[in-house]
Amino acid sequence: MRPVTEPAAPPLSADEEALVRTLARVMTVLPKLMDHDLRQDAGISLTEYTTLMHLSEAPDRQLRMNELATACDLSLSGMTRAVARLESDGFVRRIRCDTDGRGWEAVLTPEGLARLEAAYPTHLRSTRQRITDNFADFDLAALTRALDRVSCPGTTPI
Amino acid sequence: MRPVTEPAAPPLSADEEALVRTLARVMTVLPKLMDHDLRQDAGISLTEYTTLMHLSEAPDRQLRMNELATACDLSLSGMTRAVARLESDGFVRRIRCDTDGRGWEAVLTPEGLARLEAAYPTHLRSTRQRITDNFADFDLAALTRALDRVSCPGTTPI
DNA sequence: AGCAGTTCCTTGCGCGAGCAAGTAAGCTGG
DNA sequence: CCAGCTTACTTGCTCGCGCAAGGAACTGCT
Repeated sequence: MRPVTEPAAPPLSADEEALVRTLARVMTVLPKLMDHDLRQDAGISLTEYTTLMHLSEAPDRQLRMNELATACDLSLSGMTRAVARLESDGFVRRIRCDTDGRGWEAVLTPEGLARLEAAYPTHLRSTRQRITDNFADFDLAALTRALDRVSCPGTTPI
Repeated sequence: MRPVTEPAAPPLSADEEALVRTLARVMTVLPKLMDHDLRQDAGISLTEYTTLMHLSEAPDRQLRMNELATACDLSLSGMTRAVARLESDGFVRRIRCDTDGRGWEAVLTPEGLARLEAAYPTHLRSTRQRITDNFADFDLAALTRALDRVSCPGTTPI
């Protein structure tokens, strides 16, 4: 914004302004791009891919709904519906948690694992092309640390 | 994903993997955080703020629907509805384009400008806290260049 | 034991977005 | 000049998501 009245906080420098604009663009466009790549070439949405991925990495390939939602940065209700879709496709099964009768475990089925493996090359290619290739000459660890601060600065109000 | 069968493309190194995971998190969470900040403290959605911002910076504070949609990274139909909301709030007026009878110009009203100015400090604060503060020790120009490549590598299929 | 409070998940609802089809206006070649 | 194509935008439909409310199961206090 080109401020008409001067605000209280110090306004952004030109460099900062450019970064913020670009990052705003990235954060709106990148999810769409990745989702589009996956749907186009692997017939799966980004949310579903992410869900299957986290399940595949969990012990016994199963997770509580709770943990799954947190891992995928989805609300609990969003995860309920995502798992319902995956379950109707046979990629996930749901079993009651044996240590807590309120809880459910989402379990990756063999079909789900196969689906994930089928989509993996697409995701990898998309990831390389869209992300890592563009940061080849960066200190990746430092960048990752900074981005980590972005996504959860303690003041995460969601 | 922890690959079970080895894919064709070279898999990610540990550093790359970490970056990709973190960036995935950022790209899903950051829009929600910024939107939440604005709604909470300024009573406006991120989409609406962005729309008003771009209008405020345009010559005569007006833009064709087309250009506005592109600037805000929204589909044309999404922008139609966004402007409809803003119009019903009195923040935007729509006039026919005088050089092309098919076109519409979205015009920022004085109320809309006031609304934008009122929300600006919130947006600035959110921006500083969520973004620039976390990249204080970075070469912002280089980072911006890299992120620019992320959001539009020519192969933007949307 | 039993009741209050908490936790885990699901359901009802509304919103915001994209896609595809529709409409209206401009353009172009015969 | 008008028939057919193109362009600019809107509308109908559907989907995915978050929020708030609900229900079921666990826990703790008495």
